[in-house]
Amino acid sequence: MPRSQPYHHANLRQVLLDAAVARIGEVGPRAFTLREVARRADVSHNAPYRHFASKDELLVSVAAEGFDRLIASMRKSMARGKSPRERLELCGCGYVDFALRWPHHFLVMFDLPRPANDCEPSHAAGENAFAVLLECVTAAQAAGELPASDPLPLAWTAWALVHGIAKLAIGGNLPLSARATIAFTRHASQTIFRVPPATHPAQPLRKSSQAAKDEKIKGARASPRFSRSL
Amino acid sequence: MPRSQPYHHANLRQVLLDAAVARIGEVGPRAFTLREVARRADVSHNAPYRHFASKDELLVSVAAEGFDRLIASMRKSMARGKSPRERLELCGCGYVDFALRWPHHFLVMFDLPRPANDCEPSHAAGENAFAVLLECVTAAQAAGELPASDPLPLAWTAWALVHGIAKLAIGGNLPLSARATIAFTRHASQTIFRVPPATHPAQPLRKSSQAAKDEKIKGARASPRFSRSL
DNA sequence: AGGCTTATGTTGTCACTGTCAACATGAATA
DNA sequence: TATTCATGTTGACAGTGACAACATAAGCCT
Repeated sequence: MPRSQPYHHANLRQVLLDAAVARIGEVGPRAFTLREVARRADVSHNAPYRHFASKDELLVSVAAEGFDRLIASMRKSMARGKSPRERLELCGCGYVDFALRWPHHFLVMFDLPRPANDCEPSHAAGENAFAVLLECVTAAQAAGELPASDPLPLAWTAWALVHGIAKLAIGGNLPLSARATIAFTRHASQTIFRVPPATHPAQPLRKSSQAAKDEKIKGARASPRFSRSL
Repeated sequence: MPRSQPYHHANLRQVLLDAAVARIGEVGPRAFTLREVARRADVSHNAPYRHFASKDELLVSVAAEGFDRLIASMRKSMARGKSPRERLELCGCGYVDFALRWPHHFLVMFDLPRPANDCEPSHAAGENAFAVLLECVTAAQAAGELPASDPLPLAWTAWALVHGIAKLAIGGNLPLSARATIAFTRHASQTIFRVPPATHPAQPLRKSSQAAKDEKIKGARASPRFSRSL
């Protein structure tokens, strides 16, 4: 379908997507309207239907783009890390940071269009994000900075923690500023990664330093049919 | 406003609320419609406007009722615990269990109507839920089963963890059944509570037992203007 | 009792939305 | 050059949230 960019409006699809992302960032996904997006793009209502089967399908695409940006945020944040363990923690901070900057977009990505087809629908991008996290975990394990157990429970735990922090912070349920929320993310990550999960015997663990502020976890997403371990 | 139950329809408000809760449980908050609720209650559209200023206000009330049920779920789950620490963990399982049983309702409670008035709007019920959690944490601290540090960071961490597990599981992002999700919640809780947060020196910690399955965290919600500690 | 006020519910209406069908247009292709 | 098909437009329809005007019955006050 994605020809080059011939025709009338020269790649409308992307223009619509951008307008949708912007609009959602402004008013949120509930007030968000297909027709308004069309207006912004200076096309008639119904023009979007040549590129998206429905409003929900547009939202799915918006979500996909969000996952790309989320991955970018995590990767950028990780880059500052000097050890696998630190990169893992910074990865989580990148996750929370993205969520705080684009709360509406984040909501669309995780809470909006249960896309009918059950298993792993639009999750392609989400899987990539989860892959980044898993990468961090296994790297830390390989470096001996994390117990060499099944990485999945570890990754899930870390993911759930940062995701929970992000959602609660967005909802205004944590009485913390954005900065403090990031700092808290580091703190909480440290708590989690300090000790191996109960199921698996410990392995050498480095205490990163004192306490203060600068910790991270990781974050990602996907619903692959991993071999379960619990 | 809540007189006895005189008038035409004998306490419509509650009928509408029940219908709304039911409808949201069926089709979710996006497909949910004021007019449909009115139909179910056998009143004209616009009848709801005598009891709720807008659709969003109805949703806020639905959310409030959800928090009551959430608290009930946590309390019921806690009741089985034999030690403060175990009760804390079971509290978290009750949290996740509620979310898995009523995913739509859960979404309304945490992700829907940013209720205009900034600070702590409909959070009255949410504060109560958070209070339950905080109770559990301080009880465990008093029993020496948790480090006697500031309970807030501990409570936030635990809350974020179970909230994250709940949201991810609802979204189908954890490849785990409902049962396995609860078991994983216990597992992850154990991981978290096993060691004091980095900021505060450790205190005697009981290793509850081996590994297997039966752990919990806790869960709650609120956005009180607590004195922050991070 | 009678009359006022007010809480409650109804009818009618409006702008707006998502979606469908029918039509128009211009690019690529034969 | 004629055909075809991707793209965009116009027009319509049912359904929605919200408002205004109206109807009714409960409660209250002499």
